[in-house]
Amino acid sequence: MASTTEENYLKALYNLSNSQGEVNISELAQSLGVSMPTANSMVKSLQKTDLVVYEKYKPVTLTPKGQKEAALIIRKHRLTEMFLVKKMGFGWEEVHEVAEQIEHIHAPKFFERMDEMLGHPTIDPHGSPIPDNQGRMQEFSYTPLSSCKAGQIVQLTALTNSSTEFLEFLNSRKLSLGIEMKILSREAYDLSLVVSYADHLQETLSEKVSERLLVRIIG
Amino acid sequence: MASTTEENYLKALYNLSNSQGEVNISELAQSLGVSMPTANSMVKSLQKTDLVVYEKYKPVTLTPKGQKEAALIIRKHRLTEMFLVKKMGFGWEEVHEVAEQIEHIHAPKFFERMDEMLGHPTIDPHGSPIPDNQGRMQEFSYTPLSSCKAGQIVQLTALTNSSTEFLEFLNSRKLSLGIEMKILSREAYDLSLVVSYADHLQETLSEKVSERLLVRIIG
DNA sequence: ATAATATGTTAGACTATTCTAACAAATTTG
DNA sequence: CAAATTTGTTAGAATAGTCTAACATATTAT
Repeated sequence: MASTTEENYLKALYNLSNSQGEVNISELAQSLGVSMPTANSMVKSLQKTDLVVYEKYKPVTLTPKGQKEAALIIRKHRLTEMFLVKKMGFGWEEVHEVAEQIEHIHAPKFFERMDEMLGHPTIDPHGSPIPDNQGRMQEFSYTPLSSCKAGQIVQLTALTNSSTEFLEFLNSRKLSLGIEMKILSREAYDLSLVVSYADHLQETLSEKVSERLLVRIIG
Repeated sequence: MASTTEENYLKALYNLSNSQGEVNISELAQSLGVSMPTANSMVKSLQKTDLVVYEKYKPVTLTPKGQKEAALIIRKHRLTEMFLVKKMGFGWEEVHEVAEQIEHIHAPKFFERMDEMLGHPTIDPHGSPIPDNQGRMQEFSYTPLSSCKAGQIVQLTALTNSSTEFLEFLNSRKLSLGIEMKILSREAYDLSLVVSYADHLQETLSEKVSERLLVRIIG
């Protein structure tokens, strides 16, 4: 059984994997807030339990076994977030830290019950997909709002960043998942967008914000 | 902030404290399943953070600070057990292991919400008192069923042991908290008791069982 | 009260996870 | 393409928590 530390490495590797499933030691170290030698030595030890493939000076890759373990931890994280929001009255901006701890609990029934009580959800409160109990994660192909054109009508479906600060910003603008918005114009200078939604008739969103908002184009 | 390991030592010390609040190193070690030198060295380190008082070859004592920390961990454990039973459909025999992990989660709001959703319970599913959020635990003075007399009518209010095996035994006899039972007779030879309750008109309980059942005498 | 037993301590070692300093390889750039 | 920069590795050390073996103190029982 992987330790909490190992689980965190697996999760980071899963999230950092590029299209070829590769992760550099430096990215891994940075993402976990540890030094490169630390990441390096942990990667070597994950290799001994067949969770990653690794060769000196090459990027790291998760094995299928490592991918599955990682996805199952992410499943526990996202189920927990959903449970906290839907069943315990937490705001979507408050759940990350708690879920970060609860994802390491070893108690299959606990998460199965959450799953049942939530009606087997497929996305978490931030629109991210919840892997199934075999560790399979469905791929969504959402568009960043930043690459939409003036005149389009879109529905906010997910976020690429779920930091507390960003979520609090969205709260302050009454932006939540499911909301439909119309793109009124784009400022060529700074790529900010002017949009309207609900009772916000004219709201300006910086590029930094709009590239973190994932949408489905509905018109 | 105390580590998970330290929290487990505090909890054990709290539970093992005798009337003078003292615990021997050997008991502590045994209770945690570690060697005596391990317990000894941890006690020394707990002393550095003012959680225990300790002198060579003397028993260990929790400081008021240590007592409060311990009680607050026990509070999280028992709130969790109650939540699992009342809100997530767990049986009272399945909650201990999970609660043992969740008690170490650092997330005040998580436990406050449990507490609210449960209506500020004062006992857990096994009848043990839940310390308040200041770490104060109320004392109940229940009687072990084993020291009751034939003819008495009692209500089952708590257990002195909550092992899965014992709880499963109680389940098999349909014994649950709140049940009223009449003591029909006591066997002088092995101190077993014959009792009746609900639709069990004549059930024999060994001394081993009856001394683990705490009751309130109601007639 | 002394021997036998139980309890507690010290010393030294091991694993997991982390670090810094120094060095090596790979990549980028003028 | 060679120099500069970035990235990765090795070596060595630190801390937390654990162990066993050996020794010391306390307690119990004759």
